[in-house]
Amino acid sequence: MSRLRIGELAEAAGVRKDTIRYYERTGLLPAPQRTSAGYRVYHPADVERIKFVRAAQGLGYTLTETQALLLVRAGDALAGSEILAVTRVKLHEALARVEQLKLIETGLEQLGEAPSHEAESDPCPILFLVRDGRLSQLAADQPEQISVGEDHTTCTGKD
Amino acid sequence: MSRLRIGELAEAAGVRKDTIRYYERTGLLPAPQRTSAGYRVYHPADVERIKFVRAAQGLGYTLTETQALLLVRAGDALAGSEILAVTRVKLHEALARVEQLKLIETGLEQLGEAPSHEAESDPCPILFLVRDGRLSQLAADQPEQISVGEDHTTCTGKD
DNA sequence: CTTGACCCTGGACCTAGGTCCAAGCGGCAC
DNA sequence: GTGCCGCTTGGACCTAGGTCCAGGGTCAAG
Repeated sequence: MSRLRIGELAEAAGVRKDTIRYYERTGLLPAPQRTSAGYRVYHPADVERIKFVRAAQGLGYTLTETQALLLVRAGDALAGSEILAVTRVKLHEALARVEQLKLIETGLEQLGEAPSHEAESDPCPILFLVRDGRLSQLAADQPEQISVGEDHTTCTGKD
Repeated sequence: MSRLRIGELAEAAGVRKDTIRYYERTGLLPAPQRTSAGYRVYHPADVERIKFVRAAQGLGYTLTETQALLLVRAGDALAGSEILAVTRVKLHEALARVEQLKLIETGLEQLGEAPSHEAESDPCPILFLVRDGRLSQLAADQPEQISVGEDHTTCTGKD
């Protein structure tokens, strides 16, 4: 009943056909049945599966992590404990990001509100981002660490 | 005084030399002075500049956005109003992300806590992520929209 | 004057996550 | 049976953000 070809699935899920084949190649989508002519034939549930993948991607899960999430979704509690750890890390990162961005937003707002009569109080209103290490931990995404601090230098790179 | 060569700058800022040259190519770092032999010579303030860039990258700003942020840092209030808009968008995204991740965390925790005696109440404990559209908006990162909803299908893609 | 650590350039390569293309079937309407 | 659209494959290409390499110059020490 109402099996889909790749074009229909792509349309229904809001992705390109190429993306579906790519997901199949990378294991995010199981290899589907084929017609005698080799056409891929999908189940309507695959629409949801693709939407799930897209949503997970949007949350910052990698393809690999999304695969684990799909296992959980299929009822695999063991995959759950691993992806829970990943999720907690992502959550911490997201929370830290929110805090940093709020600081930046505030700094930029102040910069705009006091264009020329009061903003001069701080000669470099955004450098606070780096100056006392407030804009630091997020770089923990990167392999090599950064650990801002100690070396407080002046604002402009006037050469 | 205490001008740096690229290797020293790289060491001090915690990045590769190649990354510094890459940042120069892409305009994130101004072209430095050169010795007569063509060696790049940096100012100690460039250490902070690179750390700033890394931190901004860690917060999810693209290279282009980071350039704008650097302009703000250098005192350009005009760049500030543009980057403020970008920052607000990023903040909204980050807040939404936090909410979604919390939902997922909770779902995964429940999955782990009730391993075999009560968890079976919901045959597919993580599908809730997609089922009622809670795991949807974040996909707004992508160009083509997703708009999860309506078509509630069953859990496992049993083929 | 040689050795070794450092620097230069241009360009190839890498991971993620796709996206596009050409050549060649399949299938259905007219 | 001939259009035409949709499907197949392999492989090239794309953006971001780097990373590495080869071939060659620089500089200080021994």
